[in-house]
Amino acid sequence: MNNTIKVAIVDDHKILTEGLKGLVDDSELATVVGVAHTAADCRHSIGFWKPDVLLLDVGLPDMSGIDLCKELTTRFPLTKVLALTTHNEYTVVRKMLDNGASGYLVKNAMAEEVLAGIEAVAAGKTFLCHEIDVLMKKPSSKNIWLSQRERELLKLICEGLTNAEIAAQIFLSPETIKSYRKNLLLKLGAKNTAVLVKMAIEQKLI
Amino acid sequence: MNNTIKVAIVDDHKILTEGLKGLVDDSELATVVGVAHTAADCRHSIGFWKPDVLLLDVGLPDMSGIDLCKELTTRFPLTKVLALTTHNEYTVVRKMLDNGASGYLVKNAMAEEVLAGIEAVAAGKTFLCHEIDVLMKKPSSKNIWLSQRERELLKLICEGLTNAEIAAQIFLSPETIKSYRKNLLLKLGAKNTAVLVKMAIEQKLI
DNA sequence: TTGGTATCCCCCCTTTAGGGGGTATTGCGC
DNA sequence: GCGCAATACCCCCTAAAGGGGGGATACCAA
Repeated sequence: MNNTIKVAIVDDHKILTEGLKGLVDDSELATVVGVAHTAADCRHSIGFWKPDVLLLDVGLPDMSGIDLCKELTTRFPLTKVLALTTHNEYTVVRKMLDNGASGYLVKNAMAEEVLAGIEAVAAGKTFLCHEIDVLMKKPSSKNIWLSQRERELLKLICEGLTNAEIAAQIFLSPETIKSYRKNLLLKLGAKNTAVLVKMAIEQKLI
Repeated sequence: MNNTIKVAIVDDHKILTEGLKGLVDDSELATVVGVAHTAADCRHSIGFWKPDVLLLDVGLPDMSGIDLCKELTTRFPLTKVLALTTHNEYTVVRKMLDNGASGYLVKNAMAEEVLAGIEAVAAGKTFLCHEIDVLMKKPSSKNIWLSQRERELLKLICEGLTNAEIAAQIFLSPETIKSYRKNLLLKLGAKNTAVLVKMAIEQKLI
C-alpha cells in the first residue's frame, strides 16, 4: 500500500526512538523507514529513506536541530519536518517554524498527538501540539524578539565580557555597547546583568 | 515466576515511557508493574505496585526528582531507584546518589544499558551508565561543591539581588555578602557575575 | 512624508561589583 | 590540642555597571 506515511526519526535518545518507532509501526497510519541518532547519520541516510515526515529532535548532540531543519527542508522540500523537543521555549519554536518545520511536539505529548501530528503535516498542514499552541498564543512571550546585534551582544555579555572588551572585539565604541546593554535590560525587563544572563539562558535567547 | 524483576516507571515523557515499557516487557529479565507521569501519581500508586526497581526521571513536572527520590527510598527501602535524566550534570547525579538512588542512566543510553542497570540495582549493586561513570570520575567537575550558605547566596545573586538587598533579606552584613560573593567567583573560577550566573544555571548548582 | 526600527555614538553622575588585604568564632575530625 | 572548613564580619581602593539625558544615520513601510 502506498497509503501509509513514511516516517523517519532523528533523536539521540535511543529509548525514545524505540518508543516512537513502536508507536508509529503499531498504528495503521504510518511506518518507520529509518532512525538516526545524530545529525550526521541523518544527513547520510535521508536520501535513501525519502520519508514523508521527519520527526526531528531539536537537541541533537552533534549539531543544532534548528540548523539541520533549515538544511533538510531546503534539500528535500517534499519531506515535512515535525519537530520534537523536551522544553517549550518560545524562541526555539519560532526559529524552527521559520526554518521550515511543519509542526512541533513536546516530548511529553500523548501518543495520539504524535500520530495526529504525523497525519497533519503529511497532509501539508501545520501542526502544533496543545502545549506549544498555548505557548505561541501567549502574548507575554511574544514581545521578546531581539535583533541580530542585540543577540550578539547578549551572547558576549553572558560570556562575562565587559563593555570595553566587547567594544574591542567587535570594533564599536564602548559607549555604543553601553547603550545596547541598557536597551537589553529595558527590553527584557531585567534589573541587572545577573537577571539578563539568567533570562538569556533560560529562554534560550542566545 | 518470581524470577522476573518488577519495574515501575515514573517519567512525564509519555513516548519515552512507552518505549521503556516495551523494552522491559520484551526482555526476559523484568516486567513493568506500573507507569506514572507525575510525582503525585507515583506517590499514590507505588504502595500497590511494590516494584523492585523504580525508573525515576529527575525532571518531573510537579516536583524535583531529587526530593522524590529521598522520600521514596526512605519510605520503601526495598525498592531500588534507578535515576533517568536527559542531562548529565555532576551535581544532580551527586545529589541523587546522596538521596538514595542506586543507579543513574542518561536518556540516550542504549537499550542494553537500561536492562543491565535494572539487573544490577535489583541485585543490590550500584550502576552508572558509561557516560555518567566518565563524568563522575572527571576531576575537574568534582571540586565544585558549595556549602549550604554559598548555594543560598548564589541563588539570590542569580535572581539579581545586590549585596545590600541580599544582606537585608538574610540578616547579614553587606560586607559578609561581599566576601561570599568573592569566594564564589574564586571557587567557580568565574570572572564576574555574568559568568557566575551562567555556570550556576548550566551546571545546576542552584 | 512621517513614523518606526536598527544601527551607532556621546555626556553626566551614582551605585555596585571586584580585588586586595584582614579578623574571629564555632564545630568537626584526627 | 591542632588543623580545617564554614560561618560571619571589616577596611581600602579601583573598575565596571546602571540611570538619565542627548544625538546621528539609514532603511523600510504606511
